[in-house]
Amino acid sequence: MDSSDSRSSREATGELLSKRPSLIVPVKTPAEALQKDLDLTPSPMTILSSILAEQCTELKTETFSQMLAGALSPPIPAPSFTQKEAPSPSRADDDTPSSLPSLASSTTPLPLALSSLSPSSSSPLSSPPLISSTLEEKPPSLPPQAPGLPVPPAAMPGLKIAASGSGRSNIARFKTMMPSRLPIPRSPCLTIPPGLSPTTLLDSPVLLSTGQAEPSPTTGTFPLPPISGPASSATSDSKIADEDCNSTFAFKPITKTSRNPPSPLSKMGSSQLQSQGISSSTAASATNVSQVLPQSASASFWEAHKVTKPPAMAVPMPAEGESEVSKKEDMAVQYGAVVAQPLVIERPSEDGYNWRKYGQKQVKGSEFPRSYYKCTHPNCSVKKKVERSHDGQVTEIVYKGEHDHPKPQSVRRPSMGNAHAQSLSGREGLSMGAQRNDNLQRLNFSSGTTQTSEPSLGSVSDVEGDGEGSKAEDGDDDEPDSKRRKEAAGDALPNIPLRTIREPRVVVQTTSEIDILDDGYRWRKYGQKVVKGNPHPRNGMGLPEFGLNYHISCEGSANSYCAVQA
DNA sequence: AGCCTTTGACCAGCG
DNA sequence: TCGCTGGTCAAAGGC
Ligand SMILES: [Zn+2]
Repeated sequence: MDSSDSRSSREATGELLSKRPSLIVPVKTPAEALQKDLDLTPSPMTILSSILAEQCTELKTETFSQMLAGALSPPIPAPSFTQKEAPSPSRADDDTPSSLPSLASSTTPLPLALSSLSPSSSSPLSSPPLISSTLEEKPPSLPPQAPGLPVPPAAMPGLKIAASGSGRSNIARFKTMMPSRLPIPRSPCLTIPPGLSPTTLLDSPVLLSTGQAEPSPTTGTFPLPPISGPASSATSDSKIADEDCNSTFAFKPITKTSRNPPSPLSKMGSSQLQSQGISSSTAASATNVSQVLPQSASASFWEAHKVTKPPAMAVPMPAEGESEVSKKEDMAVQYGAVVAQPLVIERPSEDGYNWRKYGQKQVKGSEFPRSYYKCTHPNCSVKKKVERSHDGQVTEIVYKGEHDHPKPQSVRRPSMGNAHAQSLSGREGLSMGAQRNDNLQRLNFSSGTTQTSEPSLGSVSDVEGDGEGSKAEDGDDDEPDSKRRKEAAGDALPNIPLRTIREPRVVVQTTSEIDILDDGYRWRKYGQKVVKGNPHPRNGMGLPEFGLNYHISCEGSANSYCAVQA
């Protein structure tokens, strides 16, 4: 329902793209405009802000986001908004164990500016969501620097640290105050036609379009660098992370079809990164995005890295905001999570892993529905909760567990993904894909005919794809796949057929119950549907013990004919 | 044909 | 015990 809504809205946005207005800006490269007052990697937002600031001298102090917000929101007399109203770090300390270093609420202009815009996941302006990572089965007590544990803020110089409590408070504020209601004066320099979202506006040719923009935490196309290996804990040093990110990320015009080969960093996923206790904050820091570092509140079975939407606007926090905040923390505790550290990243779920949504629910106290995802990797029980606004922007992500596998090497759905992703899967991902693909190859002994049909790319996609290719392009990291498929289908290139050696399929006939097959294994039914031309419904099952690499198709006839595919 | 999302139902924990 | 809530399951349909 929500997805359809967001989908429709997205589609509507797409329609608007053709008639998006263009901004008249001085002939000046963003870099030029930026060099003037920025020494950090600018975001399109920042660039535009700087550009507009020059044109609108009277609003020089106003960020573009504020302009946008003003343009979108009705004139509000005597706005009292000030960023100084942001909660003080000391207050946040109250919400966190005293033994932990307090996280300073971020005052980075960009996140604040971003938060003033209407949420849009596909927008480069979208605010970083809240991410939490809850790692399972962690020893009750781990050294602060142990892998997977938050890094003490002290170890990350240059990083803006915000108290988790503060962050939450801001989150609550964000959630309780829609941008349109923010007391931001309407900017005389920029007006947005009704029905046109800032996202669309910023996607105009004047700016770096999302397609042209270099993948970045800001654009949300920047894959978060994971840290591989326990030794990666050393990278918890923000210096290293910053350097890496800085060297990796830069706003550069790129063609939509061109895709930079994933750098070592870009191949790393935020989730993995988070599991290392470093979190995507490293990436965020590189892009001048506010961030909150993980802090281990206490010895816990769980470890949570929570990236939350940055303090949207420094507006007085509604009374209910507090309760909501505390509730969220309670939730984190319930998850066994060490309460999180709001990280400001654009697309936290762009972690390179494949997820299967297994539930969605409207959580009380949360303005947006919460989706439940499970890692599709065999035997991997990592889950995540994603709260997404109605227009698709991720507002909170909570990771639970730790991946026991590297990031997938191929995209999940090459057939639906872009051609580049497919070509990537054909090369990089082929090793992995072929592995699984071979498993999919089979001779149908029952029919005595060899299956000649090429393994569909979709089947290959069944392999845990790294999703780097498609994800880097996805406007919305956490968008439902259906949505992703639709979007990707547009620029998909012809499928490259994969030919692999076929292996015989083992066919087993059994009369036992589906759940208690006589093969000695336990099967989990994951679907049932009527196959065309067959009067009996076919059950799809996988072998959990083998990561569902073994599949069984049973047709519920009296004889319960089942075909086991290995 | 397989895997995905959707979504209502179910379950468990908690006050 | 009951109701509330969050989390999960699983049928159904879609891609
Ligand atoms: Zn996993």
